[in-house]
Amino acid sequence: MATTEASQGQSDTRRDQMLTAAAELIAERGLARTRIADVAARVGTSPALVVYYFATKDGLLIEALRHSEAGFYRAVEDLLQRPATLEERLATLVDLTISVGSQGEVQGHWGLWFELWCEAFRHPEVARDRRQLDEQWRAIIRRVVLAAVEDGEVAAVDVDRFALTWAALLDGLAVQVALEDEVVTEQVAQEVALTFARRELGLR
Amino acid sequence: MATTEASQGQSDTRRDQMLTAAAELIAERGLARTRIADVAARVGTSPALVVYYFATKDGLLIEALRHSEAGFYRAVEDLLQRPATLEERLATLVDLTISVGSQGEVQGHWGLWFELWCEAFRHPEVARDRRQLDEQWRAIIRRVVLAAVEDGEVAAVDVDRFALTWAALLDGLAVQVALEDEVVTEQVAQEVALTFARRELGLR
DNA sequence: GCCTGAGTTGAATGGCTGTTCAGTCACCGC
DNA sequence: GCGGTGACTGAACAGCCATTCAACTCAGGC
Repeated sequence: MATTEASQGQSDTRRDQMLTAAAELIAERGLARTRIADVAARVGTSPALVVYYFATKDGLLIEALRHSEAGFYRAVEDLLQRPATLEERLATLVDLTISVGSQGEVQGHWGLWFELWCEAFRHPEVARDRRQLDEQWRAIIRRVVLAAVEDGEVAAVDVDRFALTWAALLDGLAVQVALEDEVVTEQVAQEVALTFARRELGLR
Repeated sequence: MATTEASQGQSDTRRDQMLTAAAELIAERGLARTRIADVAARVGTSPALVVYYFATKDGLLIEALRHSEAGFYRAVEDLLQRPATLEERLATLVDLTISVGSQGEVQGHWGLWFELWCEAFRHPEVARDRRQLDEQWRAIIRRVVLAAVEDGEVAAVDVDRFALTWAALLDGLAVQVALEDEVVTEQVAQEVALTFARRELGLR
């Protein structure tokens, strides 16, 4: 039954399936309420096989978080390959961060971030991962701005500082949107984030 | 033994003790790893008594989150009673949000917020609580700025928008600081937050 | 044709922990 | 003094789940 699907090279697929399933489940129910049996059920196997691949439950869950976030950034990098104006790129970044709909891969992306922050607050190794992910995000912002500066699209600015500040602002806004704040709706957040960026970069 | 302490009116004290203990434990180990037995041990009683006061574990933990955050805001309001310049008040707000040391009541305050966000993401009633807390925070910011406007300390500004934006920025920065980002240190975050506020309010 | 090793499973095992219960204790109004 | 009530407890109970284990299947190499 299970073996019929695609014959060979299955083991890598299995791991990935499990990681993806785990990430989905974490986003849906939270880390604490995600059981090995759930993951197994979602990929259509037995709990024992999950343990066979990831010796321990914690191992699986942590790796699932990593896997999912890393995938997110890969998607972002891809999106930024295509030619676009600074303004368009900024809008894309805002959208990816804040919009509930347009998030790649896993639904309920922000549920994962919240869980990641919780874990990172207590586990140094997770914290290290998170720092690296965030640095990656700021690097993306820097690259976008720098490209525009080199093209003469905008005047030179303190790119590091802009990236740091804007990333923080985006995080804060996204939290509100993800938690369905009544004042900070998706549109408001988008507008605030873009206005800030435009002013800071001297656009318009 | 237990009854010798202060004779009457104990039951309310008990509840508070338990809520405080629970909040501490959540901050230390996280919601998921906080057991009824731990809370009982910390206040020096039996698990059964904890259940006696809070019928269910979830009830206790959620209430503990509420209790602790509400206490935080009470402390903030108190601090703002004393006379001070706008600049000083802003610095106080930044400090309360970002500084690891100066947080009232419970240590590891941000651990609580992360857990609260996680819960709020899935449980609508917790989400409602959180929205209310955040609105309270923005109201504080608005009040501080409005007072300064009325005193002629600064020119009129869009207070609502400032509060919303600055609150988001503070959240984002605080997350980084709480998770010990290498770039966004406590000093950097403070400086970024204050610079933004000064510029936005036309100070200096 | 056999053997090895990886993939897979169903069925235990065993620990942890929320919750229940039956009962103790001490105070208080009468 | 007595009955009752509310605070409190220790000892079960019961369910849940991660993890283990012994076994089975099946390629692929030799």
